[in-house]
Amino acid sequence: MASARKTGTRLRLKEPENRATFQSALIEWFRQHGRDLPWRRTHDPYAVLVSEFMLQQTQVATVIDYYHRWLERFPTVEALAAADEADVLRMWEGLGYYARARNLHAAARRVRDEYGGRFPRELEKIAALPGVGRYTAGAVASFAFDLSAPIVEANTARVLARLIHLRIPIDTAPGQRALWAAAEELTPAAEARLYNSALMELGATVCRSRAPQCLLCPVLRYCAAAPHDPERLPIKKARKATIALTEDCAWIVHEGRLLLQQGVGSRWKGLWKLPPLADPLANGEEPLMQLAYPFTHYQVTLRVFPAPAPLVPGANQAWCPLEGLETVAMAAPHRRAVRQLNK
DNA sequence: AACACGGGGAT
DNA sequence: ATCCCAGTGTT
Repeated sequence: MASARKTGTRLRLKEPENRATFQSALIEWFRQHGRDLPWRRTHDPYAVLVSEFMLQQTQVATVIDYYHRWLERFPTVEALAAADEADVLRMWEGLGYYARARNLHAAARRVRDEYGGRFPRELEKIAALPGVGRYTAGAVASFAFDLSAPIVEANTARVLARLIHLRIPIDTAPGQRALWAAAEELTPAAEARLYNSALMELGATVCRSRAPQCLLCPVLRYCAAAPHDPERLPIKKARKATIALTEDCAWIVHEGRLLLQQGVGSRWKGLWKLPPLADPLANGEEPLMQLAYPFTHYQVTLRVFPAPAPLVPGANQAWCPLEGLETVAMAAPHRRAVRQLNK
């Protein structure tokens, strides 16, 4: 093994015997260098599911505190299934992508109602849970049950794209097909839990997006990108241009209560926010405050204007006592505005 | 295939 | 500013 590195021999992952040594080298490296993350201390499928939902498009450092608080509040799948959606959203507040919270809640109820509270151990049944796609299904199957299931997410996509020197964009159907095919070929029949953890960990700490640490890589001699410029991979489609827009909302306090409106569409559904102001007060009033927040490819300026109290709250609106504002789930930019104005 | 969906971290 | 992040569901 060491001689291969010294002599610079490139090993082709097309050969099954090389795949076996690749897997072993990766796992051995992980045993020595893998981080101690909270969700790696358990095989409880519910805890794994919680972590995987939270980690969708969300960085590890952001998730850790939420993960601990969540399991303290909803320690079991039964506890979550029995919870109210308002409490679920309140615990998720600030994490974003709130459909994840509603889907996790629905998944818990599905496990309770369809499987008698016993988590399904088949990949197909896991994948059928709401909010569980191909990645999350493979992650739960391998991390909780050590089933041999491939995974492709940000870290492993980058690692695989470099390993096979994939020169097409990974965020296209052909690119995804190639990555999943590679993941399937390389996932071992045994020890998939360790292997999948190791592949992700390699992408997170060594085979990084910027400044990959190829000199520290345990599988460098299998990497087809190594003779080229690994940092140029993976290729992605061009991004959309950022669009600036303005949102105006109302600050209406009456008898110690603030008027709030609940999101009903797809965005911030179930969360509370300041009521939107369609007409930015044609009288040319000054905003009480404004703040900026990014949203996908938009840069939004949120302006808050004082407004008179309505005789009755509109649809999906309610008065919230000023001292009770922290108990309701609120969209993050509105939370910022409310905290500042309530001081 | 394109889009919607949040929010924060890192450079 | 810009890119990125343990993605999924809808159109």
